[in-house]
Amino acid sequence: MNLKELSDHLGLSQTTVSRALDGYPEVSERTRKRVQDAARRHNYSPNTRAKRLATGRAMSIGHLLPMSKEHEMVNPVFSDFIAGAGKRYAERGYDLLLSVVRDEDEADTYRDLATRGAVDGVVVHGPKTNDPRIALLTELGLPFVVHGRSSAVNTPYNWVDVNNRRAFERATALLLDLGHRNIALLNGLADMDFAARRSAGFRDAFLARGHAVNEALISNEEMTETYGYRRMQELLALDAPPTAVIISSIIPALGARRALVDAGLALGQDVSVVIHDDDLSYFRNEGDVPTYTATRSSVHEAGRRVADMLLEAIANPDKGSRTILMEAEVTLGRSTGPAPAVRRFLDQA
Amino acid sequence: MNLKELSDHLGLSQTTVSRALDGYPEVSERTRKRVQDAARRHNYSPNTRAKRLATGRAMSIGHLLPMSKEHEMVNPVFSDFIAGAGKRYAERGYDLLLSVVRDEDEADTYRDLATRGAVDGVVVHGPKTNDPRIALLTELGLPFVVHGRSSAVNTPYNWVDVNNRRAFERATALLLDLGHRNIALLNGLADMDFAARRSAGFRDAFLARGHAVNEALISNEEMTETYGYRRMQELLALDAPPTAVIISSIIPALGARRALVDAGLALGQDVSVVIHDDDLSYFRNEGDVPTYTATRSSVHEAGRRVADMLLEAIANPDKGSRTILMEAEVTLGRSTGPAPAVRRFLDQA
DNA sequence: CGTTTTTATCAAAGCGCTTTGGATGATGCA
DNA sequence: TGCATCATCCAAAGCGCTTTGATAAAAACG
Repeated sequence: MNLKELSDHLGLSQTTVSRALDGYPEVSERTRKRVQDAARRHNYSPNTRAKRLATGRAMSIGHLLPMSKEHEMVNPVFSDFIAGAGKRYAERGYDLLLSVVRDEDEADTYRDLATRGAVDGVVVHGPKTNDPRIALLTELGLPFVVHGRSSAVNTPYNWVDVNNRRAFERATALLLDLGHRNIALLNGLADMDFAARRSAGFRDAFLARGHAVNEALISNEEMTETYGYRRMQELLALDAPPTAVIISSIIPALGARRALVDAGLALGQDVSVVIHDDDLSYFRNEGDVPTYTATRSSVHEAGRRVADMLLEAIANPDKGSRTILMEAEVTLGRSTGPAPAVRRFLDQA
Repeated sequence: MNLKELSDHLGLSQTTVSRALDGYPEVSERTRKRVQDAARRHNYSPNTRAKRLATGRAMSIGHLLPMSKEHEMVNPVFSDFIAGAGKRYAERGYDLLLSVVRDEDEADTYRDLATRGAVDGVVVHGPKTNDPRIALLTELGLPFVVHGRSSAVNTPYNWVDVNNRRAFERATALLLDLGHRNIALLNGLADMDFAARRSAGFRDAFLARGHAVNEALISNEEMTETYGYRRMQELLALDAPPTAVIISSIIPALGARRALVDAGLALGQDVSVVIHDDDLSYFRNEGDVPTYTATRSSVHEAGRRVADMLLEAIANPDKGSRTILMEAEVTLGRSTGPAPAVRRFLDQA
């Protein structure tokens, strides 16, 4: 059933039927009722393809899921983010177009999406410290919002980010307050912007208190469980193993704990751990007292906010750039305790 | 730049330009070359919306991501599956349309997708033992492939599944061979088809050897880390705690291990564990000797196969239904060992 | 009562592409 | 030379919708 058939059947013009269904005022309530009933009865809804051609809008938002050849790895944060954003799109009548692309094809895919007119806007995931996608999209004139930021880019653009620097500064400060000095950082890949900011926060805390940072204790890798395991083993094998570790995601943190258990060490006793917790739906750091002390920020909510911002930017294209900086909360769990020296001191007293 | 402008510019008809770019034979190689060069130079590619209207095909595949209200939970398997499927879509020029919907809206969304003509086919995720979506989609005439099966549905349909029953029968048999009799099963939600088949395999193994199944040791829940932790604690608190546990996913398995560690028990020594491993990209059960003994089947590959099947089904609609049953491999890791009694016996000898 | 305004409807022109059904001229064959 | 065949190219129809500009009927106005 298409518009022509429906309007013929009703003895009305296509114009009137189309307008009746879209809620235009220049159609009487009586006919509107008639049209709506008929549409429902005949299970009619306008053909998406025709509608989009006629209106010139794609009513779709693009998300690119880049896959690197070496580590066929999907960002575990992706699905929760998408869930948050997708709900918003659905509410507003937008479709979500997901493109799985090889890293090296990413730029071409953006170009293609733009010239084909397949989407009205896109979301940029996982920005690098100096991310070329921002310049590209600006040049293409395709509305976009970045989930995160790109430190080296000075032109304005829309972004939603967590205050990673402050979060990690606070996490580090907490460990310093507990007497730890020998603190390791298991961070994400070095070229990722969030990782750079977290390292900066980590260093900030040391410097603010006049302590030196041991750069050898900072590592940057893809955040898998295996990475956490292997790196923690390496750290424990050092002459002076760290007494505390900050880990950029709950996933390597699980690997780290595995290494601790293998070594017969107790989490929060022998080694303190603070993680960054994206509040993944299948990996909640929960309980009356959560397992991990954490800097927490919901990636699901970030998805919602990015979607809202992008839809707003599409509706009002010339309103300048928008930004949202979310603060992470620091929640205390059972994975942190005083440094060994402090513990002995406290036990004595 | 659109087709009209490009063809005017070339002094050719729209027909010829369109055909030249689509590789039709009724255009001379010389003009084709000219057209292709011009298209590249002017950065032309046909408008998706117009193309789709003209051809009557959506060139999109729909995936629904259902979200239940209570547990705002995304299937962790989803992103790896999507990555596998999406790559195939991209290769074949299809877009992937992702719809995040509330559980109760799922049927309506399928209807809407079909009447709007927004997709050429859909993938059904996480089928229930008796899943109404299959009948609905069949009735709608929308091509689809189910990732998994639905035991109670007797009409033919396209599916790609793992032989869950045999995998879990083999896993259980292994534990029985090691002398375990008191074996628990941490399974997924009871109405999920895969969970029913795994329970069946579990029971098969017992019955095949004339042993009774202790139904109290079978539990069904959403497969989070927390579930694994809590359930393992419950099991350990029993009068006769199980000496072995089979767990339907690596995620609750991590929770279970956490509970074991808390209780001071050693994985593979005090309690044996076999998991089902979907080979998630950020959670590889790897190493020279993997941590877990597992039944393994790559969900990434399942995605690829589902995509291939669906595209094939769209291309040849009246070729009857297609099915693929993948066998899981059983890989030995460090999480399994002889039952306590057997261990003592072996130590004596 | 004639004229203007408002209300309710419609015909037709796009949107940018694909595809059908010719046309045209060159080539092959007898 | 005459006719069929082939290789190229084109005009125009159509995909199913939205939207502009116009019209007829009803209501409001002086």
